[in-house]
Amino acid sequence: MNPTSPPVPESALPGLAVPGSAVAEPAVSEPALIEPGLTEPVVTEPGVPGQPTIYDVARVAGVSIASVSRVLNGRRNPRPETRERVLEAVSELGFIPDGAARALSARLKEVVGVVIRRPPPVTAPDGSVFEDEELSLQFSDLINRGIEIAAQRRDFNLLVSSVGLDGHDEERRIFSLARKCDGLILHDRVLDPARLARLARLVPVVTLAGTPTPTTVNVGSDNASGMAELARHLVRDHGYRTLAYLGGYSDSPDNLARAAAFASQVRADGATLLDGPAWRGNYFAAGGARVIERMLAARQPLPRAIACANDQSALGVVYALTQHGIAIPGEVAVAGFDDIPMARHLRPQLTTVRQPIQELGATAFDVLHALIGEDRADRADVMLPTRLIRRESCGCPSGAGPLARAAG
Amino acid sequence: MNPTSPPVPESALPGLAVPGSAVAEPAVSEPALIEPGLTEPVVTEPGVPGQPTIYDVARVAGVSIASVSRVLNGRRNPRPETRERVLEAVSELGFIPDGAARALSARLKEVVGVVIRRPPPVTAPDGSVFEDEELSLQFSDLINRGIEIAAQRRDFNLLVSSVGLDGHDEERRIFSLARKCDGLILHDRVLDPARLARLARLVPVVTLAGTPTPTTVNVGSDNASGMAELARHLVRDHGYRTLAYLGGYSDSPDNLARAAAFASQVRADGATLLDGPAWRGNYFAAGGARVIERMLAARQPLPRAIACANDQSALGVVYALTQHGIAIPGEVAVAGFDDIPMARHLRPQLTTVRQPIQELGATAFDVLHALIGEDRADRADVMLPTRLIRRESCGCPSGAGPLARAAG
DNA sequence: TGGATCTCGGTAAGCGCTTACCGGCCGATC
DNA sequence: GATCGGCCGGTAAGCGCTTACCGAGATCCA
Repeated sequence: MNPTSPPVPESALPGLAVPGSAVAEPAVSEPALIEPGLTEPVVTEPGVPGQPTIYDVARVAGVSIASVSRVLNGRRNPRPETRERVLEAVSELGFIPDGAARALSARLKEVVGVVIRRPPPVTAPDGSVFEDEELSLQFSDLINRGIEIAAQRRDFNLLVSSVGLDGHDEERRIFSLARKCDGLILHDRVLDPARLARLARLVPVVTLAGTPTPTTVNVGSDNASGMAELARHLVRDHGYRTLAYLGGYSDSPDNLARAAAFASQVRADGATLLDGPAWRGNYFAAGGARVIERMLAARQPLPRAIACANDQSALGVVYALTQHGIAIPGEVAVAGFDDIPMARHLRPQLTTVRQPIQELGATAFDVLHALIGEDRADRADVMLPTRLIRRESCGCPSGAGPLARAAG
Repeated sequence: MNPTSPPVPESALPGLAVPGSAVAEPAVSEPALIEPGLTEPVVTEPGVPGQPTIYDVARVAGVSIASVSRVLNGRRNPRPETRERVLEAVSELGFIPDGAARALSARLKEVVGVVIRRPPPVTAPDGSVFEDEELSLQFSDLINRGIEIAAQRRDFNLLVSSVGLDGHDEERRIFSLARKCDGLILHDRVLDPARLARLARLVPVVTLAGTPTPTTVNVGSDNASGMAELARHLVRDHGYRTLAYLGGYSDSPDNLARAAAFASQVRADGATLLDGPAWRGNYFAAGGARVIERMLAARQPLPRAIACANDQSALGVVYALTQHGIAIPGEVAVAGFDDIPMARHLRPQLTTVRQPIQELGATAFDVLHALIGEDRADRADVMLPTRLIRRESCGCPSGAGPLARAAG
C-alpha cells in the first residue's frame, strides 16, 4: 500500500484499500490510513520522511521509470508529450533523485573530497594574543572557496574533512572519505608518500603545494620566482644588507622552495643571510613572534629585513617587533608570503608575495575533474605564477607604490 | 571473468580461462589477460580503477558477503575464526566499502550539507582597501569548523555549498544538495521561509541564526543579553551619552535582535541613540567605512560611541575613522560583535560581544544529528550565551581589563 | 507496398552494499 | 534421547537509480 514501494504494480485499485494484501508483511504497526473515497491518494505522506521515488513519478506520469530517468537526464530524445507528463509529475511530487542511488548506478558521485590539515593548538610564549591560531584557517579556507567555485560549475560538491597531526584515526578517515567521493584534493602535508600512493589507487588525487609523485598530480605556485623577486627588491631596491628567512615547517615543499630561492638570490646579490634552526616559525603567528622574542632575549642582532614563510608568521613578527618598540620598516623590514586578505589590514601594511589562492583551489578542482573524467588524463603538475606586492612593511611608501599598480 | 563482478559464482575454475563464456558480452576490447597457471589470480587489477567489492572479499575469505558485512559493521557476533578470515581478506585487498552503496542500502549517508551565503562582490567607496571582502568568510568558516569537529565525532562528513544572492540556480543547487545528505545546516539568509519549509520536508534542517519555523530548528546566540551588556558598559561604565548602532542586513534576525536590544538598553539608561537608515553597514567592512565617510562628508556629528552589528563592519569603521585622524576610543569609541580572531589584532584591539562561534556550529550539528536519528527528536530551538569582551576600542585600558579576565 | 531503418517506450539487469529470513548445528533441558 | 532454543552462516531481497537491450510502431525508399 505504500505508494513508495517499487514492486507494487498497478494492482492496487485507486481508492480501494485491500487489507488482506498487507498481511503478508509482518505487523509494522503502520497507522493504515484507510481513507475510502479519496479519488486520488496524493503521494505526500505527512509524517513519514520517505521521499517520492522514481517509481512514484513513473506511476503518476503513466510511463516507465526508464522514461522518467531519460527525461530528467536528457538522454535519447523523449517525445514532447512524454517529457511534459514526466515533468508535470516531477513537480507535482516534488521529486528529486536520491544522490546515493544515482551515484551507485551512474558510478559517479559528483562529489570531491578535500582534506585540510587542522593546525595544532598552540600556546604562545607570552600566553596572550595567539592563544588560538584560527587566523591560519584563512589560507585553507580561501583555497576551499576556490575549489568550490570551480566545482559548482560542474555540479560537483565538496566533502571536506580536516585532520590533526596525531594521526590516530586520520588515515581511516581519509580513506573512507575517499570512498564517498570521485576524487580527492589534499592540502599540503596531510599524508605521507606511502599512504598517498595507496590512496591514489583508490581515487584520483590532486595535492596542493605538495610533493609530486608518480600517481598524483600536484598544483602549486611558483615559489621560486616570487621569493627571488622579493629578495631582489629588498636587497637591490632598498639596499638591505643583512636578511633572514623565517621558515615554515621543515617538511613543507613550499617552505623549502621559498627558503632556497630566497637564500640563493640574497647571496647572489652579495648580501648576508642570517640562517640557522632558530629561524623557524612553522607558519604560525605565535611561531614568528617566538623567534623574535628569543632573538631579543638572547641579545642577538636582528637582520635589517625578514622574509617570512607566510603572512601568518609575518603577522607574529610584526606583533613582536612592535611590542618591543622596534620600528617597521624603519629598523627592521618585514615581508610575508601569500597575500591573505588581512595582510593589507596590518599596520604597516604587509609587503608580501601574492599567490593566487582561490585560483590555486579552482585549478586543483579542474585538474581533478579531468582526472575523474578520462582515464588517461594529463598527469602534468601545474604551477601558478606569483608576484611581489609592495606595501609598507618593506620600506616602500604607503598607498601602494606605482609598481604594484602597474603589475595589476 | 572480471573478478569484481558479483553474479559470477564459483564456476570459473581457478587458472582456467573460458573464452566462450565472455562472448555473450559485446566486444569491449578487453585485453583478456589470460595467464594460465596462476594459482591465485590476485584481485588487484593494475590499470583498471575498479575497486574490490564485498564479493571479492567474501570470495577471498571463503565466506558469504553477509558475513563480510557483519564483521565490518559489528552486527551479530561472528565467530572469531570468521572474523579473522574476513579481516585478513579485507586488508589483503585493501577493501573499503563504497559510500554510495552503503548509503543506499543503509538509508544513511553519513553526510550533512552546509550552505553558506557567499558575500556579493563589493566595491569600496574609495575603490581601494576593501576590494574583496574575503575577510567576512572568517565567520562562516569558523562555524563550519565547529560543525566539522562535531561531525567527526559521529563519523559524518560535511558537504559544503555556497550560494550567491542572485538566486538564479541557487534553489536547484540547494535542493539537490539536500538529496546528497542526511540533513542540512543553513547559515543565515540562504533561503526564504517558503522554500525553507519545502526543503524541510525533504530532510531535517537546522538553521543558524535564522528565523524559527515550525519545521526547522534554529541555533543562535543570545544577541539580546550580549548587546544589552555592551550598551550598559558604554553608557554606565564609560559615560558615553550619544551612541549609534551600525546595522547589518535588515532581514537578518541577528541584526534585528541586536539593534533592538542595544536601542532599548541605551534608552533605558537615558542616553541618546542616533538612528536612521544611514546607519547600515550590511555586515561588511566596506559598508561600515561607507557610513562613516558619508557622515563626515555631510558634516554630521558623530556619536561618542558606535556599536557595530559585527566585527567585520567595525573593522571598516575603525579604518575610516583612522583615515580621518579621528582617535579611537578618544574621540569615538567603537565596538563589534562576534569576536572573530582578528578582532584582537586590530589597533586598537576591538571591544566586542563574543559569541561562541565554533560551538554554534558544533551545536548545530548535534541538533541535526539528533533530528536525523530519531523521528520524534526535540524540535526546540537552541540559544547559546554571549558575553562582552572589553578591549581597547571602547575606552578600556589595553592589555585586557580585569573584568575581561575575570569573566574568562 | 514491403521491407529496411529509425524512433522511442518498456523491461529488466545491474550498481555494491545491508539485513530479514531460513536452516543447520549445537548444547541445554526434561 | 528427543526437543527446544540459541548461535551463526548463507541466501536473497531489496535500497533507488541508469541503461543495455528489445520490440512495436512510424517513416522511408525502392
